[in-house]
Amino acid sequence: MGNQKQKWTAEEEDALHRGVQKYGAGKWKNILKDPEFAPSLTSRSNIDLKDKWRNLNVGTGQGSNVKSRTLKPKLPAPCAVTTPDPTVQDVAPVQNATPKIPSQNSSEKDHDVKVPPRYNGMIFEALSTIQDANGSDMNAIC
Amino acid sequence: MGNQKQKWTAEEEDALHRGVQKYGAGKWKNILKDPEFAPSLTSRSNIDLKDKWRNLNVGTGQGSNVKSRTLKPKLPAPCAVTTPDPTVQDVAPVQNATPKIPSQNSSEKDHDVKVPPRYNGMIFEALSTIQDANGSDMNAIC
DNA sequence: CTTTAGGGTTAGGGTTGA
DNA sequence: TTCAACCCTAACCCTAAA
Repeated sequence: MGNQKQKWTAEEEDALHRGVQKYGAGKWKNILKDPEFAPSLTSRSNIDLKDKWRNLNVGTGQGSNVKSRTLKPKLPAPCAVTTPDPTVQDVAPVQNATPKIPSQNSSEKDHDVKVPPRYNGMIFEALSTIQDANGSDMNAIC
Repeated sequence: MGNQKQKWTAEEEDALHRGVQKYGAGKWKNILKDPEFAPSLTSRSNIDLKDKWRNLNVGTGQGSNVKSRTLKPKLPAPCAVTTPDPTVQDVAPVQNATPKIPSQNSSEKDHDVKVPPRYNGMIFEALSTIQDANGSDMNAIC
């Protein structure tokens, strides 16, 4: 056994991100063949790149994914516990959880990336490179 | 809150064991879909099978098993210096029982050796009680 | 035929209940 | 606290379309 699940490292992620920015999303093979990112993705395939990108793109729309613990949807209940308490008026909509974007001014460009905490700005990059008219993330962005 | 955990019964365990022996570990869906074990695991999901098997396999590690508990490395150590490791030592020629039915074109093509890079080397665990004397886990991501 | 896009499944981690 | 079961996410494999 050697590698069952090779987790993506920051280096690989960065290479992928840069490749998408440069070549555009949808040109995995091109990125992989580039001598600039080739050494960084020596163990990755075009499919892997696409998969990673796809996985990274989840939640770019409106999916507010807050780590809300203490929630158990309990499913099939072979042993109906019989809950004679239909008073279910809990649900406190307090989780607005609006993804606050940290100062994303267009004129704010003093420096380049500084340890990106989250890949939230990925959409922006994809939009910039969407000029390829390849119909990639148009659906996700709009 | 009324969350009953359905414990695994001998029937289910036996079915799982047999399925692993027959199909091999990693084909949970296949086992679950088999008419032989399907009725036994009608209330189990592939994920459940995997989880059960994993939980059952604990203890084979023996010794060096430092499980850092109470520690949550939110961000993986960014190993900037990812030395390219072109160690191509995988290749596990294992017969795959995949019903690869050539949709159309039944022409005998010789270059059909296409052996899926599926590493399967965990079927012996069901036969031997004390197997795997090392259990070297190269979990080192960096 | 090569590559991309998508679907489905597996593997690992983390959390909760007993 | 530990063990077993369960849920979630990331990564991987397979298939279809362009």
